[in-house]
Amino acid sequence: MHNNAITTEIDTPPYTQSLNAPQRDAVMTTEGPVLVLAGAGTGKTAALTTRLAHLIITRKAWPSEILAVTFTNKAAREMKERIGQMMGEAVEGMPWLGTFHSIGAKMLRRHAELIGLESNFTIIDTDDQLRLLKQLIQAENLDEKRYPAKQLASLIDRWKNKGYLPKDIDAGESEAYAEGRGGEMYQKYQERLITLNACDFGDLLLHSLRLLREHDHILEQYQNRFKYIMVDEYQDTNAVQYLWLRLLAQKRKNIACVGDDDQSIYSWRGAEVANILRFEKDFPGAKIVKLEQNYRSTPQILAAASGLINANSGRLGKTLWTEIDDGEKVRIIGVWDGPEEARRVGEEIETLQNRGIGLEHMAILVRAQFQTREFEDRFIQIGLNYRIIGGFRFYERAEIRDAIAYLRIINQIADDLAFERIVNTPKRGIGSKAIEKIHLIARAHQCPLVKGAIELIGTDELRGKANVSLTELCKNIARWRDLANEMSPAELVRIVLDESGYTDMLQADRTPEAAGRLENLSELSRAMEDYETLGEFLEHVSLVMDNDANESGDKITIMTMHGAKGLEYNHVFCVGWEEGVFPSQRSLDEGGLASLEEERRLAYVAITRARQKCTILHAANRRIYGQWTSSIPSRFIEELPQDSVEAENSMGAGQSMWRDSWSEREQPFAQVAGNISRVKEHIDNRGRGPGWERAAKARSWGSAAKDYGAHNNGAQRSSAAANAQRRSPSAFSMGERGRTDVASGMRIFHKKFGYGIIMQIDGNKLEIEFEEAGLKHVMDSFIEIV
DNA sequence: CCGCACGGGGTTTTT
DNA sequence: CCCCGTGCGG
Repeated sequence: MHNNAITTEIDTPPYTQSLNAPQRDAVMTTEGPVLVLAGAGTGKTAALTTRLAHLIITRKAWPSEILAVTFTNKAAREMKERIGQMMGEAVEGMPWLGTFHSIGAKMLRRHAELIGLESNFTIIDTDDQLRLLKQLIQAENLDEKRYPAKQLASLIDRWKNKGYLPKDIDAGESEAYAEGRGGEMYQKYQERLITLNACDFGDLLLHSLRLLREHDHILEQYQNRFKYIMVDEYQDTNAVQYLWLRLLAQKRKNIACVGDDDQSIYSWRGAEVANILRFEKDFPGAKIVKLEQNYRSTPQILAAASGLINANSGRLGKTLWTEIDDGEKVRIIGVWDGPEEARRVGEEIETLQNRGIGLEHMAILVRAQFQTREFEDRFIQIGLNYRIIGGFRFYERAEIRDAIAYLRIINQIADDLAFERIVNTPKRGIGSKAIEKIHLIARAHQCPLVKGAIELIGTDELRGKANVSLTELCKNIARWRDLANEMSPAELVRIVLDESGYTDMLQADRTPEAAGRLENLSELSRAMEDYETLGEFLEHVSLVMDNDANESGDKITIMTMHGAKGLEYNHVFCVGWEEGVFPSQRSLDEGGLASLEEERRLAYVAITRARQKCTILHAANRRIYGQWTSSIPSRFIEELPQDSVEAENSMGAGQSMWRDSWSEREQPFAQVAGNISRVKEHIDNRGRGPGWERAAKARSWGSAAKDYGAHNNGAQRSSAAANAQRRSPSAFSMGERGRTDVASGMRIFHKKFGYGIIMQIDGNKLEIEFEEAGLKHVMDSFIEIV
């Protein structure tokens, strides 16, 4: 065994039976600082949850005396579930198991007054943050073009992640925005948030850190309460989180951090790998436990990943091993261009399907979201069910945010951002001029906008319709606030949406999206039934905005490598491994060696997602922002150890726009000869591949566009088993030819947009004048001739 | 207040 | 190339 640490005491409690020696060691070492270095697929969560259970079972601590922090709600939820399973229903929930942010918020609500907030403060999201900053920038007469709000926002986030208060911003830091006015703007922003009784996400951590730093009795209280501290994904902690943990752990020093320096892929959002690298210095005498036995992947996959990550410097160093003794080599496939890549992956998937492997066991990992399109297009054509993870989430949709804004203003009258959002939605004839007047009055009286609006109504500043409708809105808000005490949040939202005219607005809306919006709103109301109070619900939306619609089913998952962290699939396709795409050009340009190493860790994460087979693709040509660009295979491909990979078809690298900057590199792959044979193969394959067969079988609509209802554009765009009809499967550089049974002038039906007339045909894309929806571009596979 | 024309920008993402 | 936000005109 790789670890001989033997635990003597009660030796092996039954619940540790299924663990290996180092895992058990991580569980049984309860006292003092512990760093668990858990490689990919080494049973980290099992160790972590067993450790928690162990603490409780042995009565070392009550559930309420353990602080357990994660980064995502998903991780927190999983941990809760697994502990529940292990311990049965006997143990009450763990109040201090949650994300950094939710725990920060919880602490902050208890002591809000010490920060200058009320305990019902609003948590604003990035959207509100941006709007607020825009206002401040305008108020300062700064040119928003030269000094974009986005830039300021990311600067402020960065400062907050580092634990800097406005007073800590020196001239050098401040220089980063508007000729040295960065610090001043940060200060103003913070002041504004306080008057709004609001926090942004960064504040949840920064303010809680302040609580501990500036109030000894509070620090002491929590230090005493938390007998044991556990942290998941420690490599992802930023400076504030680190400082916060260190303060809390200082007294008892019973802190167990679990992480993997090789999977640190979030430095760009403030995570500091340094935190994990210097754990032993921070906590002298810390015990280090390495989990190295991998239960997920074949030796070939592990060898490839390990070989790759070896190229990084400054690692803590782990060597993954496995007892699995067979498996296939990692396959590397070179293709001509992006469309061919998608076509090729589609064929591979179908081959797997023919072997009886379900789509839910496969995933395509991309570096950037834009790469998903090519696959989406292709899979629609061949009628392959897919699911794209990423993009908009339920709570980010406009109608949901509007509804929530109404609820926010009811919950918290000073929530000016919410008021601004809804004051003229639905349209009430309250335009920018009226809103400006409200602002003026509110500023003069130092009061919330709602109060300013009430003032304004009383004057003759606002005439006619605007006055009437603003009066009505203000009265309504006051009434809704009363109603909130009498009824459940779910009932309240229905009443508010009806009485505000929001429902009417959507019902009057003839665009095809409107129906879906209404549907989403009723789903919101349904979701609210789980909450007793409005405050409770709002806390949920602001902190737990994750994609819980874990809609499974037989679909292949397309997602970013970042999004794949923590997941595993039998078959993984890593696509777009080309210099400039992966590693991304921007990383290479901006971050130097450090960010190249982060990209490499990302590659490591991607490969280690695979259980049985990992396939890596790279294309010789790719269209980026409309420009055809030739590309050379990613350096990461070369870095893979030769004997764990098989390069099935080496494509020529072609001319590269990046060649100059990497001139010291030898061109790694074979040349044009490969291309030519590839081209021939393409032509030979036309109209035959498995893709075509499948498409032909998928003729019937059946389940086809059923996903194109309410949740369209949602977090998980669903594919339709589209009718691909007589189509060539070859995407070879010419674009699609489209189906041949359509012509302009034909009347058609589309599941989402209804009836329409074909105006123009461009390959497989049709321009259609819909009777209800107006002019739209749609894929021909989605229409039915009537 | 809506519709269009123009220009800019276009990794990764959680909370 | 394509999506967006802004700014102007009807």
